[in-house]
Amino acid sequence: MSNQFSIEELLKLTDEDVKMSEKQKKVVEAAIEIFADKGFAAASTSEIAKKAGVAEGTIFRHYQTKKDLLFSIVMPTITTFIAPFLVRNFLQDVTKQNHQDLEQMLRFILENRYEFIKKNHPVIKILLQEVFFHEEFRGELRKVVLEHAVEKLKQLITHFQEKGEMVEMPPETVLRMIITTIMGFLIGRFIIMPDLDWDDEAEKEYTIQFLLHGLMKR
Amino acid sequence: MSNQFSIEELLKLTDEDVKMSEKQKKVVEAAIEIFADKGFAAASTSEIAKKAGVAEGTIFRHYQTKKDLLFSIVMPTITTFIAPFLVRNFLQDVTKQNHQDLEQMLRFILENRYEFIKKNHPVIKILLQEVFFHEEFRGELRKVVLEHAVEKLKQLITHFQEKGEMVEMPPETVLRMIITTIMGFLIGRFIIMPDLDWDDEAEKEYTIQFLLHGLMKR
Amino acid sequence: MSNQFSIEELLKLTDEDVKMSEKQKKVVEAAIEIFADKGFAAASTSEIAKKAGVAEGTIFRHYQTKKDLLFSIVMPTITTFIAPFLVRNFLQDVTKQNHQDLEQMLRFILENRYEFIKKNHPVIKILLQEVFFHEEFRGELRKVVLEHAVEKLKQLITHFQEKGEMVEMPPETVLRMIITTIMGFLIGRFIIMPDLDWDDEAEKEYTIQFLLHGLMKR
Amino acid sequence: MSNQFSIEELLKLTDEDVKMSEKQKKVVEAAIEIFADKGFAAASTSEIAKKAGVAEGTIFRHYQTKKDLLFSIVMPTITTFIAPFLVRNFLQDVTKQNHQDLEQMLRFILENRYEFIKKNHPVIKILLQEVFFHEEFRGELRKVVLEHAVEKLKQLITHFQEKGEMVEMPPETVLRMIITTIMGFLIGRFIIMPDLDWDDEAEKEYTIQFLLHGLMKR
DNA sequence: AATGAATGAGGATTCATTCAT
DNA sequence: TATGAATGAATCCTCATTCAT
Repeated sequence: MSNQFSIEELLKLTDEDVKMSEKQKKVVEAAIEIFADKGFAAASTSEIAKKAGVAEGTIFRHYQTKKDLLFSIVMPTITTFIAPFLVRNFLQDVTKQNHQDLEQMLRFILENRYEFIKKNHPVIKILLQEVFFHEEFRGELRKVVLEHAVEKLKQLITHFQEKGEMVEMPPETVLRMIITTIMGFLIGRFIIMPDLDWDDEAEKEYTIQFLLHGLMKR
Repeated sequence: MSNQFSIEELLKLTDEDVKMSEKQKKVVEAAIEIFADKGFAAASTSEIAKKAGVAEGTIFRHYQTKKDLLFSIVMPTITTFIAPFLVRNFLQDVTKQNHQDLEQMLRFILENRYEFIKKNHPVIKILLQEVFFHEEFRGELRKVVLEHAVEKLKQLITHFQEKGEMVEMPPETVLRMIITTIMGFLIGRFIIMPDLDWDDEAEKEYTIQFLLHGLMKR
Repeated sequence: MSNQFSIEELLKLTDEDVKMSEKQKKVVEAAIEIFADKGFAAASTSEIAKKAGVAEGTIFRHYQTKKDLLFSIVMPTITTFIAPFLVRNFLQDVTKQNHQDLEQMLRFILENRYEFIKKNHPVIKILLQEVFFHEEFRGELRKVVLEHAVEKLKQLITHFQEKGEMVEMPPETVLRMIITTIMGFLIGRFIIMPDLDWDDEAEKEYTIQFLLHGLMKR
Repeated sequence: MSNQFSIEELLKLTDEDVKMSEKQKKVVEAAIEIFADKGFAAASTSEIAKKAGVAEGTIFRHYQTKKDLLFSIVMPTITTFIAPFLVRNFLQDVTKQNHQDLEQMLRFILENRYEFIKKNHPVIKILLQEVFFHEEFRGELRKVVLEHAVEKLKQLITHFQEKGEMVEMPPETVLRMIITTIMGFLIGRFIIMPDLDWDDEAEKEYTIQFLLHGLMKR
């Protein structure tokens, strides 16, 4: 289980950002804004430099290429996005502790990722936009999602199916429904129509209810 | 109801493309392939010309700018994608004729859009990738989706709710679940993981079942 | 005197234009307008074709290159512009017939060239604009102006000086004053400020008076 | 009189060019040479770069467009060319000090502009060639010439007419004669036939004599 | 560490000219 | 004779990246 980390270890990775100089932080902020706005290919380093208030050359002191800058922004977010499912005791937490049933798990995942995207939606937007164009992102996603999170979640689904709480569909299909429904909500909410006047709590509740009834044992 | 067309009228519009010369068709084909592959901004006209087997100038004889080429490819697909919901008698078809219940409607929509995306997934992929970067696409989508399809579908949902077949949620939310679930399936199937070995008929059935149970009156 | 023509012969040259087809005439008209407006280098053959209402290829059926089209327009005008001074009996006309004195000659030249430019100012404008960039124009001008007109006019000036009617300056210098003054008026009048409200008769008279007093024997 | 400057102020503006880097100076020199030689539209930035010994991109680091490069060369020359007439005490200098009569004034203007064009004829050539094609040049000329120089010179002409030294023609017409004659000389001397073997002092003297007699009270 | 001038490869686009119809 | 699709070289300009200061 070498690919599993404690929350503390994961946070440590993120905290390494603290080492960044003031200028470097400005560069990253500007890059996130501009990448999210017009896409990686259409963003120019000179525009980023201008918005960050640094010289053009400064960017390349910290990042060897424009692509490195993109990766340094998106890659950690991929990991962090999947982090809850990588954490060593996620499965036990859900099955043995207080999240004892399906509903608890769905609520936990939705709430948890809702908060995450609320804070990180610009980077998530960049990821969504660029995932098509950079095999590296797909590779990283495959690694963290498919190889670890998926397996763990499929075990969980099987567990619920065995307990008789969940419909008998292939676990992959059930997973697809869950991801599709939750991500559909979050992407709609934060990426596609962030300016709409959402009643978040109500929508979360509807989403959970929809998932529960859609997946419950008949 | 001037914005509603018969299927015949819509098809007529598309058939006007037949006027394209052999070279022009080659250009469009190459452009679709390359735009889908690396995105509009990262695609170069010289690469498109080379793949199409024409001179670079030939592209600009038919399309004033690279952006025009993109639009000429994607815009008609936006319309066609929404077309079934624009057609004059869609609502009657579903409510009064043989599609008398929710299940029939969902099956109809899924099957219908499945076939469409099966044929047009490269262009749909381009649309998904570029919709973030071109206000014109969002504008067109807003026009055809929000102003026409949404209203009609919400009426339909209300209709099913009044008949007691459907859960009492805001029609917008129900619509979100339907779109999210169907599009989630189709995008996963054709855009994100087309190389996976899908059992399409089974997945369609699961998707319908998931939607039905998720949305059925409790 | 092989470079001297009768007025009839010169007009014959111009009449060869009659052979032009309707389309060709349209091309020439459009070309004159556009060359005069934006200059030869910035004018495009496709714009000329559009304005002329012909296909792009049609221009090249009549003129091998864009430059040929320019030359076919400007070259004859160079000749015609100098024509009065090339005509076999111009000198006799002025010195022996009714134009017996300096004033008569200056009036004749001014009036004569005034009418010419009034009719041909678009082509004269093109000539002025392009003479810097095409050695061929300078060559043609040198040929017709320097080799023939200048010699004849210098003889005339010497003639007036010998008669004691004209100041003792080098004939080249006198000629420069005459050309400068007359062309200065005509270019100002028709090329630089054609939209001003000129009192042409008064300005012609002032110009003649200025020349006469400037050049008269002291 | 906010549009009037001391000679010192005007020179200060020009001296700010000193800020140019070595490469930038090379670019400007090469551009002047090539614009003068083949005209703005027919000059290519790659040719300018090659002649300047810099990369093509270097041009665009200093000038956003090729047109900006042209303007940065010609615009200051327009101002400088008119500068003597804008200077605060030009009128007093001519009327009240040592240049008390018409002859002094004409000699002053001719000599002064002769030296100017001697130094700046390539840029003046560019201006003459391009003034037809760029409304901006005409606008700038109108501004500096018409609004300031013309009015002042017309006052001066009226002043001489009132003193009985000058012929009674409309001041605009007198001005036209002066400009036409002086510019005719300078353009002929430096732009059209710079290779001729001119006796400059003699020609200046003839030009002054011609103007004086042409404009003197009868 | 930071700057910003310089680079030069590559981009979209234009255009005179050709040629099959 | 006239057309207009096709060409491809050349154009202006952008941009990621380098490097001397």
